[in-house]
Amino acid sequence: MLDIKYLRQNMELVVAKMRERGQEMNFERFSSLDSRRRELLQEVEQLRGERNAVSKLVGEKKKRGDDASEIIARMGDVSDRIKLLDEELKKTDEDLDAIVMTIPNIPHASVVNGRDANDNPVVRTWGDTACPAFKPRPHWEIGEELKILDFAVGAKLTGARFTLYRGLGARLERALINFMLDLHTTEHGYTEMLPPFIVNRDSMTATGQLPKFAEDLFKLEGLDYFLIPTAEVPVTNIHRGDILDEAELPIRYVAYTPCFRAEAGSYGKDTRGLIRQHQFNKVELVKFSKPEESYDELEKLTLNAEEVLKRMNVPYRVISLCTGDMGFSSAKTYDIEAWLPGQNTYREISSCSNFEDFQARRASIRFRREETGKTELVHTLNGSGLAVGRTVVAILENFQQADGSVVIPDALRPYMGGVDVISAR
RNA sequence: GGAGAGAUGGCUGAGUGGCCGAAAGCGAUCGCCUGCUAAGCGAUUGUACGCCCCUUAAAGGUGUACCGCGGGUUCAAAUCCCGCUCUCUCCGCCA
Repeated sequence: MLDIKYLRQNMELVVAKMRERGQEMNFERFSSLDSRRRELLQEVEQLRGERNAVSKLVGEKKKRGDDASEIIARMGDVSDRIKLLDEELKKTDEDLDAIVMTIPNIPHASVVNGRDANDNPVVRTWGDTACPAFKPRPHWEIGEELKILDFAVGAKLTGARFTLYRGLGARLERALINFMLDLHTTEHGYTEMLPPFIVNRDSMTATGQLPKFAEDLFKLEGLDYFLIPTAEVPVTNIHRGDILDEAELPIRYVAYTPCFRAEAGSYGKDTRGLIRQHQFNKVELVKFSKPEESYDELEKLTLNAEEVLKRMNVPYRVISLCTGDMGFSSAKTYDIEAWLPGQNTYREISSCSNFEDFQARRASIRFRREETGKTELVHTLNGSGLAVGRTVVAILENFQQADGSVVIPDALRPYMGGVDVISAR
C-alpha cells in the first residue's frame, strides 16, 4: 500500500499515475475520510490526555481521604464521549483502509506508459530460435507420447488443470528444482528456505494478495488459511514486523514451493498442456534491499533467473512490462519469456519485480539506517527462478528430436542420474 | 481430542487497580579510566502517530497508543472479567 501522507500531498500525481495503469480514482471520498479521521484523532487524544491527568488526581484525593465523587462523575461523561469517538474513528479507519488497500503501486519512471501486453518493450533476447528441419510439436503431444505427462489421469484424480507426471517426467521436474536451487544457493548467494505451503490471512494481506484478489486463491474450508499462490507470500512474510540491521541487507532467499492458483476467469485460455495449472512448482527468488540499491538488485535478480535458461541453452527474451500490464503491487517488472518452438511463440517463464516499499509498508518490514539511527522501510523484490513446469515445457519443445525423443541439456544430466535422452522405448 | 501451565522491552525476569512505558540483571552504545585487553565508573538504551518550536529537516519540548490478539468492567487496567491465538507439560491418537 502507498504512504497515506504521500497520498494526501500528491493526489493529482497519483490520479494521473493510476490513469496510466488504466484505473480511475476518485479521491474526494478519500480526502473527506482522511480529514475526518484526523479531526477525530485529535479530539479523542485530547480527551484521553484529560482523563489520564484527572484520573491521577482521583487517586491522590482518595489516598488523602478527600471526596472525589464530583470529578468522577464528570470523567464518566468524558469516558462515554471517548467511547463514542473511538467507534467512529474505527469505522473511519476501516473505510479509509478499504480505499488505500485497493490503490496499486506507482510505476517507476523508467516504466513505459502503455495499455496492455502489446506495448511491452523487449529489453534483450538470447539464444538461437532457428527452426529445426522437422515440424516442432507442442509439449503436450511430446509428453503424452513419451508417457511422461498424463493429463487424463490428472483430470481423473482431481480435475481440469491438474497433471500427473510419470517416470522420467517426474524425474525431470525434480531435477530442475534441484538444479535451480543449487545454482542460486552456491553461485548467486541466496539462502534456501522451505516454508509452509499454507498461510494465514495476515500473510496474504501483507504481500497484497488480499483483500483485492481473493478469487484467485484457494481457501481452506472452515479455516482462515489459504494455499500459497507463490512462495513470495511465505518468504516475504518471514520478516513481517521486523526491524533489520542495515549490515545484513540485501537479504537473498530462494525457496522451492508448489503454487496453487484458482485461475478464475481464465477458462478457455491455455487449456492444453502444462502452461496454466491450478498447481505448479516454482523456485522463487526473494530479496530485501535498501531503497537506494533496489533497482540494481532487480537487474541482478533478473540476470540470476536468466542464468537458468542460459545453462540449459533455452532461447529467451526479456521484456519490461508497461504501465497497463504490471501487477498491482509492482513498481517495475521484467518478464522472462522462453522460446517455445512447438507453439512458435515466447511464453512467460519468470516475472521479476521491484515492489519498492509497497509491500514493506503493509508488512512493516524496516531496517535501521546506521548513519541516522532511524528506521526506514526496506524495498522488497522477487522473481521466479524459474517456474518449473514451464521450464519442462521449454525443454520438451526446444530439445525434441525428429524421432520424438527429447535430449536432456548437459547441465541437467547429473541431476537425471546420467540420463541424456528421454525416448519412447 | 482431554487436562494443566504460560505469553511483559534486544534477552532474562519482577510487577494482583492509580506513584508503570514498566524494577533488577544481562546485552548494546557513548564517555571516563587503562600501555593493550579485561575489570571498574558514569550516562544513554523500544515503536508508531499527533501537536509545539523551526524556512525545511534534525535536535528539543509535549500529548496519545502499544505489556500475545480482540472485547468488557472502572473515574482509572500490564494488573479484574470474557473470547481467541500461540507456546510448554502430561494423556490419547497419528505419519
